Amino acid sequence: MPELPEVETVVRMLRPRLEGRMLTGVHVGPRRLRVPWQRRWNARLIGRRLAHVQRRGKWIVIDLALPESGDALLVHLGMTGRLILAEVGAPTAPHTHAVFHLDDGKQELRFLDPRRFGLIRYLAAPERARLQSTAALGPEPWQLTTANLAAQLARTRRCLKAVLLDQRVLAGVGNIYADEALFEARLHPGRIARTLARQEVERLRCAVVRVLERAIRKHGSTILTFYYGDDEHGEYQNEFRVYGRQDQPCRRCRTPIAATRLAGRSTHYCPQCQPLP
DNA sequence: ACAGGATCCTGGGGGC
DNA sequence: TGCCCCCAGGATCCTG
Repeated sequence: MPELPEVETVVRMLRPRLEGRMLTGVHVGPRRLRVPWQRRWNARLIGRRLAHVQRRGKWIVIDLALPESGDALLVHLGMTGRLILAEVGAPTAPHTHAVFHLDDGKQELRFLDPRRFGLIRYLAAPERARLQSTAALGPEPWQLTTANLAAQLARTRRCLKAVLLDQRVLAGVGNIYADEALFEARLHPGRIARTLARQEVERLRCAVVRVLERAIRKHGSTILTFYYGDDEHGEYQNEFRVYGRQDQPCRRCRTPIAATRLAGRSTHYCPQCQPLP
């Protein structure tokens, strides 16, 4: 469930604590991960300084400093992944798959993921560069122009929900914020993308940005397992307009929120505020 | 070519 | 109370 706001929250927590630190050791557990850890990555990582902690869509990119450069440690939180700083010697929580020792000797970076939908891997410079470009992963929502979005919507018969979830269109939106953004834009999630008028495209683009910014200010949403820091959790789940609010009154018009399934995902909307033309 | 579906995984919740 | 089944979801691969 970590989407852009949750990942951004984690990155902002880690950045001041990790940047400038050196990796002094790597320990990866025996459980098989989605991308199996390769032993040769250890040599690529140990002795390297962490230059920048960044977010790209839902990906956490920890860039490595000289002597090589352009390579990185890449993390995706999947559904239940957590990247935390723990005191050295603190009890290891269940489902801890990787531990990175740091040169300050006080804290270590741990990757936990009960459901193992997440991913942690070393990323060589060419792949790191590709992740930065918009070739494989679409632009950050703030970089997306109305013209770009309009062009992408015009060339597909998919519904809006499916398009918003497509990371090649724009990076970082997942199931929760897709529903919330469509409510904000007053657009039905089942609307066929290519039928949008120009002003509706602009409304959608603004709504995505506005919802994400609001969620970042609230440190994301915590449902079951999202935490940043030790046990600090997001507060945006209290602001949901539609997600998870099936049969509850719309906060705008009191009409019961509807739930359906689109693009293989649970989808929530207000039938009154988000009508199909 | 494009769109939709299956797949991975496990804790938690609902139902009986 | 206890057990079982099903559900949640991002990215990727597969099928029609």
